[in-house]
Amino acid sequence: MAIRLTDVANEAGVSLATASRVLNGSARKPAAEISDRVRAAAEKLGYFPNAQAQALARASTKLIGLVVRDIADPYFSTIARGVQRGLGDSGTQLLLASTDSDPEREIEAVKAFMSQRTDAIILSGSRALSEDDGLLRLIESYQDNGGQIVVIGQPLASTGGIHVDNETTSENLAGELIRAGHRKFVVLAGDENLLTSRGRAQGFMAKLKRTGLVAVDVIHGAFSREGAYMAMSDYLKGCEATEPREQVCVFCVSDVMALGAIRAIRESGLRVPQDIAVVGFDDIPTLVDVTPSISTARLPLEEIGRWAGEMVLSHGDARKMVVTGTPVLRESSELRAENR
Amino acid sequence: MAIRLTDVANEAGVSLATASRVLNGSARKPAAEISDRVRAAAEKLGYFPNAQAQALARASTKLIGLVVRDIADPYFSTIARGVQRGLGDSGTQLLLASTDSDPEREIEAVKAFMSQRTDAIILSGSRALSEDDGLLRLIESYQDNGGQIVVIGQPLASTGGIHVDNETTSENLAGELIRAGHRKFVVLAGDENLLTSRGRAQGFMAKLKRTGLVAVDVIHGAFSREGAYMAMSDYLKGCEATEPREQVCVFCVSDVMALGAIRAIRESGLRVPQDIAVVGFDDIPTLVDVTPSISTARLPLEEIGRWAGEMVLSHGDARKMVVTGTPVLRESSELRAENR
DNA sequence: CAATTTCGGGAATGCGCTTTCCACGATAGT
DNA sequence: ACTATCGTGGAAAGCGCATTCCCGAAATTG
Repeated sequence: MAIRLTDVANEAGVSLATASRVLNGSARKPAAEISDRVRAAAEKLGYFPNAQAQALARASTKLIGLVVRDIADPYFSTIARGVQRGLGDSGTQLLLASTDSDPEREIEAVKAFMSQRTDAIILSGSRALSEDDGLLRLIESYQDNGGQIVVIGQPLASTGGIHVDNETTSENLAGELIRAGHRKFVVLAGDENLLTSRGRAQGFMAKLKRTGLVAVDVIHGAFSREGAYMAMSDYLKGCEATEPREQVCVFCVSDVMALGAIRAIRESGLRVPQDIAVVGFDDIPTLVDVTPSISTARLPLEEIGRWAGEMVLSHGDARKMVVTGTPVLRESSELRAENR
Repeated sequence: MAIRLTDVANEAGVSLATASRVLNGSARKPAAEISDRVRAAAEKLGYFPNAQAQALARASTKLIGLVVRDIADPYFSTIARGVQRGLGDSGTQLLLASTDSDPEREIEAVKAFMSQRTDAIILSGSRALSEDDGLLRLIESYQDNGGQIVVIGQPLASTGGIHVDNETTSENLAGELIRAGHRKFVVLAGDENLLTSRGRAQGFMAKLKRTGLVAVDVIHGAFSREGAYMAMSDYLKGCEATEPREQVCVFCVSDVMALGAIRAIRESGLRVPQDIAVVGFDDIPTLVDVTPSISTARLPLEEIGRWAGEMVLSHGDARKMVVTGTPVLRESSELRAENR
């Protein structure tokens, strides 16, 4: 069907080997006159190397896999963009899989990538506390076969990657909020079985504790906008009795959750931050268009993706790096006037 | 390195052919006893079929390519999610490419996908008016080799896909705005060389004209948040002289642009919608968290992606479908009280 | 019960390409 | 001048798998 290298070789009147040598970066460079002829033939015929055949012969696909929980979530799409940028024009292709937060699908994705013999797999998306044993074994066997695993977020077994220090970041964020004058905190802690949300909530509370404070409430739920919306709604309903209310600061373990929480707060007729201050985590790009501007802990998401991409390219040294976020206080956590 | 089918066959004490037949959906089903033995061996050894080898032998990769301009843009990431969902658990893998709006990179992406022998390529991201001849030829030769092209947005040559009727949608949107009482319009028309932005601007203005109105200003610029921000800033600067001002309605040819415009408006100390009403296009998910809520023309982005994915699966009937958006008026286009 | 068909497993071929390994003519070394 | 070396292109052997053919044995039929 498609033009094969053989066709090009025939057209140019050279052998298959020679054609291969001139068209694909081989160590041996055929004579200029011959090279030109081959290139001309390839051009004329519209030749495209069959990547599958090349992969088979070379034992290296130039493929990497990226697994995210939801590509439409700004957190992941920003990372994905970073990965693309990190890959640059290396010729490496990106295979994408969305898991919809389903561990089963995550395993399926890794299996599929293993079948594709991707040179590396980037695992973003928070992993569960009780690590799925199947995933672990898969990853191990992948590495044994020379595959590279880069984990974004929490370190996993013997894999390299980019470790986000959620605990420290949360502690610093809590510190800033306390310094700003906040004393009464509620934590929307997300899913307690996910390493990421857990670490963020714990870091935050650890700092409170060390300062002699304690969260007035810690609410678990889904690590998503909806989860936060529901958790916040419930909380507000439970509060209606205890009026009048003093300003409380709600720490959400992700920006996306903060958005859901704000939605719930608004629907109940309260204002942010006058009635309830809200703080997020991540600093997703979406925030620039939200009013009031949302306080958060800034993570260089795109950079993180880029680093992951670059890590993949520099195959071999499966380095690890640690990223700590920076607290950024904006309008959504401004202290109510009377409390100043 | 990795376990091969041969290894499994040996382990199970059967031939390569038999192992292949039991592990991959072949027409011939070996005896139950043998099948079990083979499956057990595969399981024990941790066998993963080599997708490249399979592709080579079968002459069909189960790969499709998706090219977008920027995966971090909610418009594209929502479509991408839809595509993923549309692919479902068909076992088809998704190859992603971001072009950063660079036609050159778009061509590179298509070439790469052709090399990967993807079964189909989904082209989202608006194409230029003066269609790049190189791209056209590439696509043609891809189709000649049995590749399927699905274009999202504007139809391209003889390809199937999902055609968004920007003109009609814009006309309807303009109609709604006029019905709501708006009379003075400014159009942030984006890039006049992109089919999408051009169609949206033209549809809008056509409707104005037919109603006996005319846009007080039509400003071109980049089809992006930044482009709109700059265009709006410039416009506002030019207006400062002509106070006092009556309420004007700014139509931006995309939601992302509307966000940029709103930013510019706010920075100049004006309010949306009291001083300037703003209207977007697309209804990206991001909008739910923006205040004031933004009027727009709703496009079922995720569905569009899903349809594209399903189209790819039902290989063969390269159907076309047309989607028209629905005007949704929200707070950002509310008429100033005195004008009611 | 012999003749014929069906069935199921194995050997071998080919998918398109890379990469040794070879053969051969040109160049250099003594 | 004759051999040792190098540089170049071609032939051929895989890479891992699907699949066509083939062949022996079991099942069917009259």
